Amino acid sequence: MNRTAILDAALRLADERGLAAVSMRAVATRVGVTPMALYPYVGSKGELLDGLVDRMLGEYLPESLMVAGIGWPDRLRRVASGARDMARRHPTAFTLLFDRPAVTSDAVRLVDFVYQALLDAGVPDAQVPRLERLFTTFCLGYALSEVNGRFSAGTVDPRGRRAQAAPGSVPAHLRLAAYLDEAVDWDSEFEADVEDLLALIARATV
Amino acid sequence: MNRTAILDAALRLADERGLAAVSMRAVATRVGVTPMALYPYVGSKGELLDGLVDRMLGEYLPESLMVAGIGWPDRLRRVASGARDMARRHPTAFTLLFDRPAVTSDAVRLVDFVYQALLDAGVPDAQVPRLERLFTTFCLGYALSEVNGRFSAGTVDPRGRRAQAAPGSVPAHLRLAAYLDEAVDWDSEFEADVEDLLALIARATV
DNA sequence: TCGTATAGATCTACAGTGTAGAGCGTGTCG
DNA sequence: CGACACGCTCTACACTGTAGATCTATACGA
Repeated sequence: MNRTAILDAALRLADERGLAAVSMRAVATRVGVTPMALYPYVGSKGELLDGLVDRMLGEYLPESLMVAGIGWPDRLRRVASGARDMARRHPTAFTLLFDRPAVTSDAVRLVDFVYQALLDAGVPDAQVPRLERLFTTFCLGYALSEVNGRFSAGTVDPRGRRAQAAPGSVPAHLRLAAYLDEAVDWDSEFEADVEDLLALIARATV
Repeated sequence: MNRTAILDAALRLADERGLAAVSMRAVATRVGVTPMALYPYVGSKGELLDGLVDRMLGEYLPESLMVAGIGWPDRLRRVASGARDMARRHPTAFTLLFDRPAVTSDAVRLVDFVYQALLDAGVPDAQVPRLERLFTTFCLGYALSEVNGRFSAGTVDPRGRRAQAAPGSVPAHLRLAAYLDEAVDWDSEFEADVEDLLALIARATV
């Protein structure tokens, strides 16, 4: 029994029963041990959750990085869809990525990968860190919104949502009603967003 | 004692002592009442937190919306900086915005405001919902990253962060070292990001 | 004026949380 | 053999959300 075994158990627990179900006691029983036995390995509940971030990053990082000889747009597309895959694999644990800064070496390597793509795109050095944050913030935010259902408010009952507001107070909703009632293909919406951002990056090239 | 008094107390509690300090007992003592007395008004802890989202939206919505006669870029700038102000006013409660979809009438009015700005910009109807989500997702994600410290990893100790990685595994970090060691002005970075997104929106006009 | 109904707040209790601190058993070295 | 150290367990404490029963004060009809 080691640290990664504990993190594995915790992450599987989160995936199966939700992040709220990740209690020290529950993780401990999974590992076959007493709650207090976890502490020398993970420090505290908070550090255990930090550990989950590392685990998740380490999990999808190789798939994104270990591809050589493709252009910077495809590399960034990979990073983007990787974030989304990660959110779907670990829907409830994914929130943790927004919580604390991930200072793991995996996290740094991932950032470096994006830096390199931006440099290859011809982005001036001074702009690279900003555009890295812009790009990854959007990807994480989109994925998080998706798994948390922030986007789906309209999908459930668009008409009800409009009706809730005072009549005439939401004119744009009325005008767009036809589009708002359609089901949204989140995959292709995300792709379109990423393409827009790639164009934005390409235009930052001087 | 009514529902909004309870939500007010809860929000102030979150601002002062953090979201984790918002327990039914703590809120109840603030209101001068017994924990169980809250339930008829807020339903449950979860619904109380949902209520905080509404309160926050209702708080900054007027400032953003009640301005007439300014062009769509300035209106979107207002929405953007409003999100960020909100994050600074309520640093820990802000996370809740990413959790559940806000289906309040305030939330819908805010979305409608952005829809209208995009329509005024000349964005084709079919693209408006997507670009609304793109824009607000980025704004929320940026503000959340900021208050949660996701960005600040490098600010604390950039050299340490680079050193943690195996030498040579983070070439782009080394090349950008000069810029990474500089303190970042988050205000102007956010402004630059928003300007980039406004340009992106302007280009979606056909 | 009295009795009763009703709504609101309270009290008690329960199962669950994170974790401090003491105690226990086993294996390794001198 | 004795002593130590390490890994684990056990117990305990203060805290969480909330179900269920109880109390209390106010309003209303007779």
